[in-house]
Amino acid sequence: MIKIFNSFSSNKDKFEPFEKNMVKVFICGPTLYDYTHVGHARIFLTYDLLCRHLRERGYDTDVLVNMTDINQNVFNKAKDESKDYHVVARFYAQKFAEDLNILNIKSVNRFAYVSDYVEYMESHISQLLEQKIAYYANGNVYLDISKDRKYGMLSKQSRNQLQLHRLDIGPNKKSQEDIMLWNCSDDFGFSWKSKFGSGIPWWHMQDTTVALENFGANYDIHGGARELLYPHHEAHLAQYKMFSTSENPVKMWMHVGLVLSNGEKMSKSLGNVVWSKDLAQKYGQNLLRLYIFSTHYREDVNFDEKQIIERRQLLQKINITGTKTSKKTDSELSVLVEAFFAALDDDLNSPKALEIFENICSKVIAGSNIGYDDFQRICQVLGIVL
RNA sequence: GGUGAGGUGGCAGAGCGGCUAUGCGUUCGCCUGCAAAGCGAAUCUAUAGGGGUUCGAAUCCCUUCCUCACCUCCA
Repeated sequence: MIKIFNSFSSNKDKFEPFEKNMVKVFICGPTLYDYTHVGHARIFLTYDLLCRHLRERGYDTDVLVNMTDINQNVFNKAKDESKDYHVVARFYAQKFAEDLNILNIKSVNRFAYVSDYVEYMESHISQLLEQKIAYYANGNVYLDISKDRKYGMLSKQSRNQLQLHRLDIGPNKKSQEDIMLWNCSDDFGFSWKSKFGSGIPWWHMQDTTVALENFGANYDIHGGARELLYPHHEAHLAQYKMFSTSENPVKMWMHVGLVLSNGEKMSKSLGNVVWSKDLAQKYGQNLLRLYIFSTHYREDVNFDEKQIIERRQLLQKINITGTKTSKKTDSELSVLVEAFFAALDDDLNSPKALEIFENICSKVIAGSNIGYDDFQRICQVLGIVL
Protein backbone atom coordinates (compact mmCIF):
# COMPACT_ATOMS: atom_id res chain seq x y z
CA MET A 1 0.00 0.00 0.00
CA ILE A 2 1.34 3.38 -1.01
CA LYS A 3 0.95 6.28 1.36
CA ILE A 4 1.54 9.88 0.42
CA PHE A 5 1.50 12.96 2.59
CA ASN A 6 -1.40 15.04 1.40
CA SER A 7 -1.10 18.76 2.10
CA PHE A 8 -4.87 19.05 2.05
CA SER A 9 -5.46 16.59 4.86
CA SER A 10 -2.05 17.15 6.51
CA ASN A 11 -1.81 13.42 6.72
CA LYS A 12 -0.15 10.47 5.11
CA ASP A 13 -3.11 9.23 3.11
CA LYS A 14 -3.51 5.88 1.50
CA PHE A 15 -3.13 6.40 -2.22
CA GLU A 16 -5.82 5.15 -4.58
CA PRO A 17 -6.17 6.73 -8.01
CA PHE A 18 -9.58 7.55 -9.48
CA GLU A 19 -9.01 5.03 -12.24
CA LYS A 20 -7.79 1.67 -11.12
CA ASN A 21 -4.33 1.49 -12.64
CA MET A 22 -3.83 4.92 -14.11
CA VAL A 23 -2.30 7.75 -12.14
CA LYS A 24 -2.74 11.25 -13.51
CA VAL A 25 -0.19 13.73 -12.26
CA PHE A 26 -0.05 17.47 -12.80
CA ILE A 27 3.28 19.11 -12.00
CA CYS A 28 3.55 22.87 -11.88
CA GLY A 29 6.15 23.57 -14.50
CA PRO A 30 8.61 26.32 -15.24
CA THR A 31 8.01 29.90 -16.22
CA LEU A 32 9.91 30.15 -19.44
CA TYR A 33 12.27 33.04 -18.93
CA ASP A 34 15.42 31.41 -17.60
CA TYR A 35 17.35 28.17 -17.25
CA THR A 36 16.49 25.32 -14.91
CA HIS A 37 18.09 25.60 -11.47
CA VAL A 38 18.64 22.94 -8.80
CA GLY A 39 15.34 23.75 -7.17
CA HIS A 40 13.45 22.96 -10.35
CA ALA A 41 15.59 19.90 -10.88
CA ARG A 42 14.70 18.62 -7.45
CA ILE A 43 10.99 18.97 -8.16
CA PHE A 44 11.16 16.98 -11.35
CA LEU A 45 13.54 14.38 -9.97
CA THR A 46 11.17 13.84 -7.07
CA TYR A 47 8.16 13.24 -9.28
CA ASP A 48 10.27 11.13 -11.58
CA LEU A 49 11.12 8.93 -8.64
CA LEU A 50 7.47 8.83 -7.63
CA CYS A 51 6.36 7.81 -11.12
CA ARG A 52 9.06 5.19 -11.48
CA HIS A 53 7.97 3.73 -8.19
CA LEU A 54 4.31 3.83 -9.14
CA ARG A 55 5.16 1.93 -12.31
CA GLU A 56 7.15 -0.59 -10.32
CA ARG A 57 4.00 -1.07 -8.26
CA GLY A 58 1.92 -1.75 -11.34
CA TYR A 59 0.40 1.62 -12.18
CA ASP A 60 0.56 3.49 -15.45
CA THR A 61 1.32 7.17 -15.18
CA ASP A 62 0.11 10.12 -17.20
CA VAL A 63 2.14 13.19 -16.33
CA LEU A 64 1.28 16.70 -17.39
CA VAL A 65 3.53 19.73 -17.02
CA ASN A 66 2.35 23.23 -17.76
CA MET A 67 4.84 25.41 -19.59
CA THR A 68 4.12 28.96 -18.47
CA ASP A 69 4.73 31.38 -21.29
CA ILE A 70 2.09 33.96 -20.37
CA ASN A 71 3.88 35.78 -17.61
CA GLN A 72 5.33 39.17 -16.89
CA ASN A 73 8.85 37.81 -16.52
CA VAL A 74 8.68 36.26 -19.97
CA PHE A 75 7.34 39.50 -21.44
CA ASN A 76 10.10 41.48 -19.78
CA LYS A 77 12.75 39.17 -21.09
CA ALA A 78 11.29 39.43 -24.58
CA LYS A 79 11.28 43.21 -24.38
CA ASP A 80 14.85 43.34 -23.06
CA GLU A 81 16.03 41.18 -25.91
CA SER A 82 13.71 42.77 -28.50
CA LYS A 83 12.25 39.42 -29.42
CA ASP A 84 8.81 37.99 -29.70
CA TYR A 85 7.88 36.44 -26.41
CA HIS A 86 7.20 33.15 -28.17
CA VAL A 87 10.80 32.97 -29.30
CA VAL A 88 12.02 33.55 -25.77
CA ALA A 89 9.60 31.04 -24.29
CA ARG A 90 10.41 28.33 -26.81
CA PHE A 91 14.12 28.84 -26.27
CA TYR A 92 13.84 28.21 -22.53
CA ALA A 93 11.34 25.42 -23.09
CA GLN A 94 13.93 23.72 -25.26
CA LYS A 95 16.54 24.21 -22.55
CA PHE A 96 14.16 22.81 -19.98
CA ALA A 97 13.57 19.71 -22.10
CA GLU A 98 17.32 19.27 -22.48
CA ASP A 99 17.80 19.59 -18.73
CA LEU A 100 15.17 16.96 -18.02
CA ASN A 101 16.77 14.70 -20.56
CA ILE A 102 20.24 15.03 -19.07
CA LEU A 103 18.75 14.10 -15.71
CA ASN A 104 17.13 11.02 -17.24
CA ILE A 105 13.68 12.32 -16.36
CA LYS A 106 11.45 10.42 -18.71
CA SER A 107 8.18 10.41 -16.79
CA VAL A 108 6.64 13.54 -18.24
CA ASN A 109 4.54 12.74 -21.28
CA ARG A 110 2.52 15.94 -21.76
CA PHE A 111 4.01 19.39 -22.02
CA ALA A 112 1.34 22.07 -22.27
CA TYR A 113 2.18 25.61 -23.36
CA VAL A 114 -0.40 27.73 -21.67
CA SER A 115 -0.57 30.15 -24.59
CA ASP A 116 -1.99 27.31 -26.69
CA TYR A 117 -4.99 27.21 -24.36
CA VAL A 118 -6.14 30.82 -24.31
CA GLU A 119 -9.37 30.15 -26.22
CA TYR A 120 -10.26 27.44 -23.72
CA MET A 121 -9.52 29.77 -20.84
CA GLU A 122 -11.86 32.26 -22.44
CA SER A 123 -14.57 29.68 -22.66
CA HIS A 124 -14.04 28.48 -19.10
CA ILE A 125 -14.17 32.00 -17.75
CA SER A 126 -17.33 32.62 -19.78
CA GLN A 127 -18.96 29.62 -18.18
CA LEU A 128 -18.16 30.99 -14.75
CA LEU A 129 -19.61 34.37 -15.71
CA GLU A 130 -22.80 32.75 -16.98
CA GLN A 131 -23.15 30.83 -13.76
CA LYS A 132 -22.58 34.04 -11.84
CA ILE A 133 -19.65 32.50 -10.08
CA ALA A 134 -17.46 35.12 -11.69
CA TYR A 135 -18.07 38.83 -12.20
CA TYR A 136 -16.66 41.91 -13.90
CA ALA A 137 -14.99 44.68 -11.97
CA ASN A 138 -13.35 47.53 -13.83
CA GLY A 139 -13.05 45.36 -16.90
CA ASN A 140 -11.25 42.56 -15.07
CA VAL A 141 -12.94 39.27 -14.33
CA TYR A 142 -12.84 37.82 -10.83
CA LEU A 143 -13.95 34.59 -9.25
CA ASP A 144 -16.46 35.14 -6.46
CA ILE A 145 -14.76 33.19 -3.74
CA SER A 146 -17.80 33.24 -1.48
CA LYS A 147 -19.15 30.46 -3.73
CA ASP A 148 -16.54 28.15 -2.30
CA ARG A 149 -17.15 27.43 1.33
CA LYS A 150 -13.97 25.49 1.68
CA TYR A 151 -11.70 28.11 0.24
CA GLY A 152 -8.56 28.41 2.38
CA MET A 153 -8.52 24.82 3.53
CA LEU A 154 -5.54 23.82 1.45
CA SER A 155 -3.28 26.55 2.79
CA LYS A 156 -4.94 26.30 6.21
CA GLN A 157 -6.10 29.87 6.40
CA SER A 158 -9.19 31.33 7.94
CA ARG A 159 -11.44 33.77 6.09
CA ASN A 160 -10.05 36.59 8.20
CA GLN A 161 -6.52 35.75 7.28
CA LEU A 162 -7.37 35.47 3.62
CA GLN A 163 -8.88 38.94 3.63
CA LEU A 164 -5.63 40.45 4.81
CA HIS A 165 -3.72 39.48 1.70
CA ARG A 166 -3.07 41.96 -1.03
CA LEU A 167 -4.08 39.52 -3.70
CA ASP A 168 -4.97 40.65 -7.23
CA ILE A 169 -5.69 44.16 -6.09
CA GLY A 170 -8.20 46.08 -8.12
CA PRO A 171 -11.06 48.51 -7.65
CA ASN A 172 -14.62 47.31 -7.18
CA LYS A 173 -13.78 43.78 -6.18
CA LYS A 174 -16.68 42.32 -4.25
CA SER A 175 -14.35 40.83 -1.73
CA GLN A 176 -10.67 41.30 -1.17
CA GLU A 177 -9.86 37.59 -1.47
CA ASP A 178 -11.55 37.12 -4.86
CA ILE A 179 -9.20 35.71 -7.45
CA MET A 180 -8.51 37.38 -10.75
CA LEU A 181 -9.35 35.29 -13.83
CA TRP A 182 -8.74 37.76 -16.61
CA ASN A 183 -6.69 40.92 -16.44
CA CYS A 184 -7.81 43.49 -18.98
CA SER A 185 -4.78 45.70 -18.61
CA ASP A 186 -2.65 46.48 -21.64
CA ASP A 187 0.33 47.31 -19.47
CA PHE A 188 2.03 44.01 -19.99
CA GLY A 189 3.20 44.82 -23.50
CA PHE A 190 1.46 41.68 -24.77
CA SER A 191 -2.21 40.85 -24.75
CA TRP A 192 -4.84 38.49 -26.09
CA LYS A 193 -8.17 39.46 -27.56
CA SER A 194 -11.24 38.03 -25.91
CA LYS A 195 -14.89 38.73 -25.36
CA PHE A 196 -13.86 40.33 -22.07
CA GLY A 197 -11.67 42.76 -23.98
CA SER A 198 -7.98 42.43 -24.65
CA GLY A 199 -5.79 41.44 -21.75
CA ILE A 200 -4.19 38.35 -20.32
CA PRO A 201 -5.61 35.25 -18.70
CA TRP A 202 -4.47 35.34 -15.12
CA TRP A 203 -1.90 32.97 -13.66
CA HIS A 204 -4.06 30.50 -11.73
CA MET A 205 -6.67 30.18 -14.47
CA GLN A 206 -4.00 29.12 -16.93
CA ASP A 207 -3.26 25.95 -15.01
CA THR A 208 -6.90 25.22 -14.29
CA THR A 209 -7.70 25.22 -17.99
CA VAL A 210 -4.64 23.17 -18.89
CA ALA A 211 -5.67 20.58 -16.31
CA LEU A 212 -9.31 20.52 -17.41
CA GLU A 213 -8.46 20.17 -21.08
CA ASN A 214 -5.97 17.38 -20.48
CA PHE A 215 -7.43 15.47 -17.57
CA GLY A 216 -11.08 16.40 -17.42
CA ALA A 217 -12.96 16.77 -14.16
CA ASN A 218 -10.44 15.16 -11.82
CA TYR A 219 -6.93 13.82 -11.47
CA ASP A 220 -4.84 12.14 -8.83
CA ILE A 221 -1.81 14.13 -7.83
CA HIS A 222 -0.96 17.78 -8.03
CA GLY A 223 2.68 18.51 -7.44
CA GLY A 224 4.99 21.42 -7.16
CA ALA A 225 7.17 23.31 -4.75
CA ARG A 226 5.82 24.16 -1.32
CA GLU A 227 5.95 27.85 -2.04
CA LEU A 228 3.15 27.43 -4.56
CA LEU A 229 0.67 26.34 -1.93
CA TYR A 230 -0.69 29.83 -1.51
CA PRO A 231 -1.98 31.55 -3.47
CA HIS A 232 -1.46 29.45 -6.56
CA HIS A 233 -2.70 26.03 -5.54
CA GLU A 234 -5.43 27.36 -3.32
CA ALA A 235 -6.75 29.40 -6.24
CA HIS A 236 -6.38 26.57 -8.71
CA LEU A 237 -8.33 24.23 -6.46
CA ALA A 238 -11.13 26.76 -5.97
CA GLN A 239 -11.45 27.26 -9.73
CA TYR A 240 -11.13 23.62 -10.57
CA LYS A 241 -13.90 22.64 -8.19
CA MET A 242 -16.28 24.89 -10.11
CA PHE A 243 -15.85 22.57 -13.09
CA SER A 244 -15.91 19.32 -11.22
CA THR A 245 -18.73 17.48 -9.56
CA SER A 246 -16.44 16.46 -6.74
CA GLU A 247 -15.50 18.44 -3.65
CA ASN A 248 -12.06 16.90 -3.94
CA PRO A 249 -11.27 16.71 -7.64
CA VAL A 250 -7.58 16.32 -6.87
CA LYS A 251 -6.75 13.35 -4.67
CA MET A 252 -3.34 14.36 -3.42
CA TRP A 253 -1.53 17.64 -3.01
CA MET A 254 2.17 16.88 -2.82
CA HIS A 255 4.57 19.65 -1.97
CA VAL A 256 8.32 19.42 -2.31
CA GLY A 257 10.66 21.35 -0.02
CA LEU A 258 12.91 24.10 -1.25
CA VAL A 259 16.55 23.99 -2.18
CA LEU A 260 18.30 26.67 -0.20
CA SER A 261 21.71 28.07 -0.83
CA ASN A 262 23.67 29.30 2.16
CA GLY A 263 20.54 28.88 4.21
CA GLU A 264 18.41 31.07 2.00
CA LYS A 265 16.15 30.63 -0.93
CA MET A 266 17.85 30.72 -4.29
CA SER A 267 17.22 33.93 -6.13
CA LYS A 268 18.98 35.97 -8.70
CA SER A 269 19.05 39.04 -6.54
CA LEU A 270 21.00 37.13 -3.90
CA GLY A 271 23.26 35.71 -6.57
CA ASN A 272 23.08 32.20 -5.18
CA VAL A 273 21.39 30.37 -8.02
CA VAL A 274 22.93 27.08 -9.13
CA TRP A 275 22.00 25.83 -12.58
CA SER A 276 20.95 22.27 -13.13
CA LYS A 277 22.89 21.87 -16.36
CA ASP A 278 26.16 22.87 -14.72
CA LEU A 279 25.75 20.30 -11.99
CA ALA A 280 24.65 17.59 -14.39
CA GLN A 281 27.70 18.21 -16.48
CA LYS A 282 30.05 18.30 -13.54
CA TYR A 283 28.75 15.33 -11.55
CA GLY A 284 26.48 13.34 -13.82
CA GLN A 285 22.86 12.51 -13.26
CA ASN A 286 23.49 9.39 -11.17
CA LEU A 287 25.32 11.30 -8.49
CA LEU A 288 22.80 14.11 -8.54
CA ARG A 289 19.98 11.65 -8.01
CA LEU A 290 21.75 10.02 -5.10
CA TYR A 291 22.30 13.44 -3.61
CA ILE A 292 18.75 14.71 -4.06
CA PHE A 293 17.17 11.46 -2.91
CA SER A 294 19.26 11.33 0.24
CA THR A 295 16.98 13.97 1.74
CA HIS A 296 13.27 13.38 2.18
CA TYR A 297 11.35 15.34 -0.45
CA ARG A 298 9.33 17.36 2.03
CA GLU A 299 12.40 18.72 3.78
CA ASP A 300 14.27 21.78 2.66
CA VAL A 301 17.80 21.10 1.47
CA ASN A 302 20.67 23.43 2.00
CA PHE A 303 22.54 22.97 -1.23
CA ASP A 304 26.10 21.82 -0.66
CA GLU A 305 28.40 20.51 -3.37
CA LYS A 306 30.50 18.68 -0.81
CA GLN A 307 27.57 16.42 -0.20
CA ILE A 308 27.21 15.59 -3.86
CA ILE A 309 30.83 14.51 -3.84
CA GLU A 310 30.25 12.44 -0.71
CA ARG A 311 27.76 10.34 -2.64
CA ARG A 312 30.54 9.09 -4.89
CA GLN A 313 31.32 6.24 -2.52
CA LEU A 314 27.78 5.01 -2.72
CA LEU A 315 27.77 5.22 -6.49
CA GLN A 316 31.00 3.27 -6.57
CA LYS A 317 29.47 0.56 -4.41
CA ILE A 318 26.49 0.41 -6.73
CA ASN A 319 28.83 0.09 -9.70
CA ILE A 320 30.72 -2.76 -8.10
CA THR A 321 27.49 -4.46 -7.13
CA GLY A 322 26.39 -4.19 -10.75
CA THR A 323 29.32 -6.32 -11.81
CA LYS A 324 28.57 -8.98 -9.20
CA THR A 325 24.92 -9.79 -9.82
CA SER A 326 23.81 -13.41 -9.76
CA LYS A 327 20.88 -15.40 -11.10
CA LYS A 328 19.04 -15.45 -7.81
CA THR A 329 18.84 -13.26 -4.75
CA ASP A 330 19.71 -14.74 -1.36
CA SER A 331 16.71 -14.82 0.92
CA GLU A 332 18.43 -12.49 3.36
CA LEU A 333 18.80 -9.91 0.61
CA SER A 334 15.28 -10.47 -0.73
CA VAL A 335 14.03 -9.12 2.54
CA LEU A 336 16.12 -6.00 2.05
CA VAL A 337 15.01 -5.58 -1.55
CA GLU A 338 11.40 -5.63 -0.42
CA ALA A 339 12.26 -3.21 2.37
CA PHE A 340 13.70 -0.85 -0.24
CA PHE A 341 10.39 -0.66 -2.08
CA ALA A 342 8.43 -0.57 1.15
CA ALA A 343 10.39 2.53 2.19
CA LEU A 344 9.26 4.23 -1.00
CA ASP A 345 5.68 3.14 -0.36
CA ASP A 346 5.87 5.14 2.84
CA ASP A 347 5.54 8.67 1.51
CA LEU A 348 8.51 8.21 -0.81
CA ASN A 349 11.04 7.80 1.97
CA SER A 350 14.04 7.87 -0.32
CA PRO A 351 16.74 8.46 2.33
CA LYS A 352 15.67 5.28 4.03
CA ALA A 353 15.49 3.42 0.72
CA LEU A 354 19.00 4.54 -0.19
CA GLU A 355 20.31 3.42 3.15
CA ILE A 356 18.82 -0.01 2.55
CA PHE A 357 20.26 -0.11 -0.95
CA GLU A 358 23.70 0.78 0.36
CA ASN A 359 23.35 -2.01 2.86
CA ILE A 360 22.44 -4.41 0.06
CA CYS A 361 25.47 -3.34 -1.95
CA SER A 362 27.79 -3.82 1.01
CA LYS A 363 26.48 -7.32 1.52
CA VAL A 364 26.87 -8.21 -2.15
CA ILE A 365 30.41 -6.89 -2.18
CA ALA A 366 31.07 -9.02 0.90
CA GLY A 367 29.86 -12.13 -0.91
CA SER A 368 26.08 -12.31 -0.76
CA ASN A 369 24.09 -12.76 -3.96
CA ILE A 370 21.64 -10.40 -5.58
CA GLY A 371 19.78 -11.42 -8.71
CA TYR A 372 20.29 -9.34 -11.82
CA ASP A 373 16.55 -8.63 -12.02
CA ASP A 374 16.27 -7.36 -8.47
CA PHE A 375 19.29 -5.14 -8.90
CA GLN A 376 17.86 -3.73 -12.12
CA ARG A 377 14.49 -3.07 -10.53
CA ILE A 378 16.13 -0.93 -7.89
CA CYS A 379 18.27 0.98 -10.38
CA GLN A 380 15.26 1.47 -12.62
CA VAL A 381 13.21 3.05 -9.85
CA LEU A 382 16.07 5.30 -8.80
CA GLY A 383 16.76 6.22 -12.41
CA ILE A 384 20.37 5.17 -12.01
CA VAL A 385 22.03 4.16 -15.26
CA LEU A 386 25.25 2.15 -15.05
C1' G B 1 2.01 40.15 12.96
C1' G B 2 -0.63 35.47 10.91
C1' U B 3 0.12 30.39 9.10
C1' G B 4 3.11 26.05 8.31
C1' A B 5 7.64 23.15 8.88
C1' G B 6 11.85 22.47 11.75
C1' G B 7 16.04 22.64 15.63
C1' U B 8 19.72 15.34 16.64
C1' G B 9 27.42 13.89 17.14
C1' G B 10 32.82 17.80 13.19
C1' C B 11 29.09 17.56 8.86
C1' A B 12 24.70 15.25 6.44
C1' G B 13 20.60 12.63 7.99
C1' A B 14 17.14 8.47 10.16
C1' G B 15 14.62 7.08 14.44
C1' C B 16 9.15 9.55 16.82
C1' G B 17 8.36 6.03 24.46
C1' G B 18 13.13 1.30 26.36
C1' C B 19 17.54 -2.26 22.51
C1' U B 20 21.13 4.93 21.54
C1' A B 21 20.63 3.84 12.74
C1' U B 22 23.39 5.01 8.56
C1' G B 23 26.69 7.78 5.53
C1' C B 24 30.72 11.30 5.17
C1' G B 25 34.89 12.81 8.02
C1' U B 26 39.14 11.42 11.20
C1' U B 27 42.86 7.38 12.80
C1' C B 28 45.05 2.59 11.97
C1' G B 29 45.47 -1.92 9.24
C1' C B 30 44.59 -5.24 4.59
C1' C B 31 44.84 -4.76 -0.64
C1' U B 32 47.89 -2.00 -4.53
C1' G B 33 54.22 -0.81 -8.19
C1' C B 34 52.05 4.14 -6.01
C1' A B 35 47.30 6.23 -5.44
C1' A B 36 41.95 6.02 -5.75
C1' A B 37 38.10 2.67 -4.91
C1' G B 38 37.05 -1.65 -1.94
C1' C B 39 37.55 -4.51 2.71
C1' G B 40 38.46 -4.67 8.20
C1' A B 41 38.87 -2.09 12.77
C1' A B 42 38.87 2.15 15.81
C1' U B 43 37.13 7.09 16.85
C1' C B 44 32.91 10.96 18.14
C1' U B 45 28.18 8.86 22.39
C1' A B 46 24.62 13.55 20.08
C1' U B 47 19.51 14.81 20.65
C1' A B 48 18.40 23.90 21.26
C1' G B 49 17.35 25.79 26.85
C1' G B 50 13.99 25.10 31.05
C1' G B 51 10.00 22.58 33.28
C1' G B 52 6.78 18.33 33.52
C1' U B 53 4.26 13.03 32.44
C1' U B 54 6.60 8.04 32.96
C1' C B 55 9.92 2.66 36.11
C1' G B 56 12.10 4.75 31.50
C1' A B 57 11.96 10.41 26.48
C1' A B 58 15.53 12.58 21.05
C1' U B 59 10.66 10.50 20.88
C1' C B 60 4.44 12.62 24.73
C1' C B 61 2.79 17.60 27.29
C1' C B 62 3.92 22.87 28.70
C1' U B 63 7.22 26.92 28.08
C1' U B 64 11.38 29.93 26.27
C1' C B 65 14.82 30.78 22.44
C1' C B 66 16.36 30.14 17.41
C1' U B 67 15.98 28.85 11.93
C1' C B 68 13.40 28.48 7.28
C1' A B 69 9.18 29.06 4.10
C1' C B 70 4.40 31.28 2.65
C1' C B 71 1.30 35.71 3.24
C1' U B 72 3.19 40.47 -4.27
C1' C B 73 5.92 37.11 -8.69
C1' C B 74 8.80 32.85 -7.45
C1' A B 75 10.12 25.68 -8.25
